[in-house]
This record gives sequence, structure tokens and C-alpha cells, in this order.
Amino acid sequence: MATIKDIAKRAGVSVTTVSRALNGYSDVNEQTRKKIMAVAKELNYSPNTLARGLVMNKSNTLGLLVSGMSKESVKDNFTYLVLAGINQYAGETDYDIVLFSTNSTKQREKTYSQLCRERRVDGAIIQGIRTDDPYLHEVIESDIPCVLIDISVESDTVGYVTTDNIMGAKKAVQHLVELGHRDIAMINGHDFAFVSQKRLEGYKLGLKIAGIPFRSDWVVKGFFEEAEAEKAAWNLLENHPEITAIFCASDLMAFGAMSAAKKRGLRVPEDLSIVGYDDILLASYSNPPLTTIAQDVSRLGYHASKLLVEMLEGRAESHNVILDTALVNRSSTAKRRPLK
Amino acid sequence: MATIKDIAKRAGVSVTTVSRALNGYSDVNEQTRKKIMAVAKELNYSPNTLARGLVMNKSNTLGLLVSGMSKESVKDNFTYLVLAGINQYAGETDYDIVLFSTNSTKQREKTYSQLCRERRVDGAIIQGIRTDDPYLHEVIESDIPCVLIDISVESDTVGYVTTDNIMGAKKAVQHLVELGHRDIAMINGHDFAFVSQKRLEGYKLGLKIAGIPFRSDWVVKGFFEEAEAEKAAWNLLENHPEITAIFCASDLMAFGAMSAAKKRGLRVPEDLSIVGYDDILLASYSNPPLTTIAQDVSRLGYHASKLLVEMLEGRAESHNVILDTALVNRSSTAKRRPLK
DNA sequence: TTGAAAGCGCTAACAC
DNA sequence: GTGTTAGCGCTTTCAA
Repeated sequence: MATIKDIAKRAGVSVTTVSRALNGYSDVNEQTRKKIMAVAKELNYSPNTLARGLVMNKSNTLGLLVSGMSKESVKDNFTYLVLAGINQYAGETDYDIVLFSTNSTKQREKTYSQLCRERRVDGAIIQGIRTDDPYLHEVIESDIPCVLIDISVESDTVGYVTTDNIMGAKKAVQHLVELGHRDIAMINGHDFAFVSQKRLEGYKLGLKIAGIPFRSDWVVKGFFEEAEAEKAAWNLLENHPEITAIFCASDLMAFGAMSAAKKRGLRVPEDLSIVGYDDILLASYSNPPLTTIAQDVSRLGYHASKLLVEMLEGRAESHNVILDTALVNRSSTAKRRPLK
Repeated sequence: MATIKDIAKRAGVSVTTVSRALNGYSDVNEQTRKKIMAVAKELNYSPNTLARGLVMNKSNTLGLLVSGMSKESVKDNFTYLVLAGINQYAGETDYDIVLFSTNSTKQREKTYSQLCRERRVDGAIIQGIRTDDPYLHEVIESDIPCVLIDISVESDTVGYVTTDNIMGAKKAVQHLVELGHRDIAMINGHDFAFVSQKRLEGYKLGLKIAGIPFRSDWVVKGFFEEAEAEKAAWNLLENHPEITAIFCASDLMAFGAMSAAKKRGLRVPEDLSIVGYDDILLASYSNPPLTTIAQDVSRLGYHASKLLVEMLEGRAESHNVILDTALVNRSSTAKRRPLK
């Protein structure tokens, strides 16, 4: 593979000149530049980014730490959409994406920051990692610039992008309240997801605004899984038959709740209203189609990489971006039945 | 960031010794190795893969060229599943994945092989690229080891992994024939997809075995898109009302065909049987649930990276792998109505 | 406008 | 077992 040395030799100049010509410096004679360009093309030259990265101490790569990039997550497509957004932005820049496979068992040997440091990525985007992951804090506390998705931590080198989860959850509750519901339960994810904490806050806020007392035993965990949520919903409905609506912190969990309702002989939405969160593709295919809080996940990815690059280039005005959500009103919610 | 030089100084040895100790060479004293390891840990040392790659002429990265990694492809999830499979295998090895964003407009400036050469990837995986893409051939003809997904080209440096598309399509036709159908049309993708060519072959083969003459005007293009397929199916049904079954080269196109049928007042499967291809998530959610030819897309990705790594390490016994497909019998196909 | 030379962090002969 | 040295391909002072 041709190097600048080869070009220099062939063009009869020094490597310095070649380097400068190729990088578009102005202090190169137009004649020599032309010549050098021609030779470079002739030799089918490609710059060696490894060598450049070594000397410049900059690799022009963004590390991507994702967890849960598995076959199973096709249902919610979250990881994929984030990636698509990142990829879209990266395509507009000179950065390439290095994917670190953190979901395998053997990766436990290497910490996230280890991975980033070895590859000398300029920055990292972190997604899908639980807040109790010890390696998460290690990378946050390292000096590697990074942007977190859906984890609101901020510092000199750390930024984040997320959606407004409090308002999102509030919207869901508000929608139910407007339909006349007052006995509204919640199926949340788990304690180690920031979004769960925020959505719980939003749920509480929604209740408060409506003057409905909060009951902690009406909030159960579904761990973002359909089957878990189904169990949780079953118990909820068994123990508290007065419940007429459930707000679920993810669409998948809403599907679980729907199944539980059906198995208990409750009709959705006539007997039980259900609101989901995410607006995944399947939300419009369920029976009944799911009313949910929509978030634009690929924008999340897009803005994550955009923010990171801006941070790297020292032109980030703020270290966080909060995206909006929207209520999508389908058919899993209805007016509360008149009380008997 | 600490370098082996720092370690050498601190440990009172030469950089060579450090290098050897760190890389597990045997010709280093246990005492010194211990010492070096300790110092390395103390200094929180991370090897610089850029420097190593430069001297070893090996980056331990696999380039990934995908097209169509956009928001739109959540419906079929093909790209994502390939990626998940690749990622899974990569997690079992020392290779990391570099994602090249080829779907953006500005990328046209750089060819695929350009991208690979600059990053000095050890090999590349290519997916979702049309066979008439000029850059595809450039990279195939370069000396970069690569594995193609669903494009059967093979050489010293090129391998491929795909499913048995001929047999897959044949199975679909055979299934319809067994249900009594003889007037079977096909909605194919487009001419620049290898899978389309193969599936057409399989369709022909299936007909031949059943002794049914092939009619070229019963094969139309849907370009792998739902809307296009709907139009195509409409015309097909309009011009040839005797058709009782359609084999579609993708599930998405099958959905399009279903819509067309419904709009024309035909019931699926009573009046028209439809078979898809892929077995995407939505296939089981459609109405009626879609009978289709299933392929395990993440295995495609897994085997692509596995094959590539084997080729790189000179232990690939063959340069291709062909995966199996399976008929998934749902409810979009039924026995042909008795003729009036 | 150009070139010589140093050096980025690492590996690998080759000598001792 | 260990150290000396050269060199991977590039950028960047500094001097001419």
C-alpha cells in the first residue's frame, strides 16, 4: 500500500511537502500540489489513519457502548433506532463508529473505559446500561468525553440526551384522568433505570395535579419485560379490582398488561384502560391498538452523536438535550365506566 | 496516558521487556513479569492499539458496510439482525466492529474500499448493497478480505453467506401446490438483488416439479416495498383473475399483496393464498397471520463475521456458508377453492 | 515554498 | 533473559 514516502519519491519532493499538499495547506506551490495529487491518485494512495491517529492523538472514531443488542430486542427496536440515528449523524461528519460488544460474557474482563482507551476513541456514546453497572461510573469518571442516552449525568466531559420522561408520564396520567379515571396504577421498569425514576415522578405529578392520592402499592415493577409485566398486572388486578386504568412504562409491558387483563376476563378498553410508553412499531398492531407516549428514538441517537461531536470540538453550548414526547391516542383507553 | 516507556522506566527494565511481558511471551523472568504487571496496573496502562496496528499492520477491526440502516427498516429488522449476529460473534473474539455510514449522500465521495483502506480494517462485511453498485465491485476486486451477505461472489479474498433461496422459494411453491393451487403468481424484489434472482429460480423450479408451465407475465416486481407490491398485486389480480395464490419474495411485499387483495374484495386465504419470505416479527401479527419462509437473519450475520475471521486467520475451509430456511405455516394460505 | 529531523507508542530482529 | 536499535506512516517544529 502506497505511503506518502512513495509519493514523495515519485514526485521528487519531501514527505513534508506531500503531507502538506494532501492536507490542503496553503503554503504549497500550486504546481507541486498538482503534481503530488496526480501521483497520489496514480498510486491509489489512502492515508493510514492509524499512523495519523498515533501522531495526532485523535482517531476520529466514536465508541459505541450498547448493551442488549441481541435478537430479543427486535420487538422494541430501541437499540437499532438509536444506532440508526447515530449512524445518520456520523455520516454527516468525518467520524466513524466503533461498536464495542459489551453484551458478551468475556467482555467482563475489560471495562468500558478500557475498551475506549485501547482504541483511542475520541469519545463514547453509552446506551442501555443499567445505572448500577459499576463500569458505567468508571467511564463517567474517566476523562473520556462521553454522552449518555437516558441517564442524566452531566460534567465537564459528560453529557446526556434523553426525552422528557416526567412530562411524558404526566401526559399519560393526564389523558387517563381526562377520561374520568381516578384509580390508576402503574407498571414501571426497574430501579436501575433513570427513565423509570423519572416516569414514576411524572406519574406522581399527574396524580397530584388531579388531586388523586398516590399509593405506593399500586406501582409495581415489570422490568421492561412483557412476561414480567403480565404477572405484575395480574397481581395488581387481583388485589385491587377497583383499578380502572394502568400506565405502563413501556409498550412491551403494556402488552403484558393487556394479556393479563384478557386472561382475567376484562375488556380493554371498556373495563380497563391501558397506556404504554415508547410507541414501538407493534403498538399500532396490537389488539386493541395501543394508546401510548411516543418518543423519537432515532433522534435520541442522532442528538447523542451530535452533542458528542460538539463537545469534542469545543462548541457545545450545553451538555444535555431533552427531547419531547407526544401522546398517541389509539384504542386501548376509553372513558371510565359509570360507577354502579 | 501511560505508555510502555513509562512502565519500563518505573520498573527499571527496557521497553522490549515490557512489551514481551505484556504480550505473554515466555522468555521473560517470572520476577520481572510480576513487577511489570504490577507497574502496568499501577499506572492504569492501556495499550495503544493505533501504535500496535501501525507496526503489526493489523488493526483487529472488521469494517461493516451496510446500506439502509435507517429508521424505515424497522419493519423488517433485517439490518439490525445482521448486526446483532455480527456483534455476537465479534464479542467472542478480539475484533471490534467499525461501522461505515454508507447511506449518506456525502459518502459518495469515498468508495467502500477507500473507507476500508483508510481505517486499515482487516476485513469487511458487506450487506444490503445492490449488485449494480459500482463500488461493490471495486471492493470485491481489491485485495481486502471480505464477506458478502446474500451476494454469491467468491474468490481468494471474497466469501459469502446466504440462505438457500432457491430451496426456500421452492418450498413456498410446493406448499401452495400441495394445497391444490396451480395458478401461482410471484411478486419479486428487483433485478439487482441476488436473492431475487435465486428466488425466481426456486419459483420456476417449484412450478416445473409440479408440471405447471411458467408464465413470465405472472412475475412482477415489488422492489421489496409494501406500497410497490400492493400496486403490483393489484395489477396482477386485475389482469389475471384466475390467479389463486401469490408467492412474495418478502413479507413486507406480502403485506402489500394482502392489502391489494382486500381492496379488491378478495378474502385471504379463502379466495387468495399468500406466502411471504423472511418471517419478520410482523408476520405473526398480520391479519391473517402470514405463512412464510423463515430465515434466521442474525445467524447470517454471525456466520458472516465468523467466516471472515476464519479467512483472516487462514483457517477457512470453504469461502461460503449457505443456511437453511423453513416454511412457517400460518393462516394466509388455504386449500384452493373447488373450481366452479 | 520546501526539506531535515524528531517523535507519536509499539514490535521485532539482533546482539549480548 | 534482557537491552539496543530500527522502523511502521504520519505530522510538525525548525531552519533554510
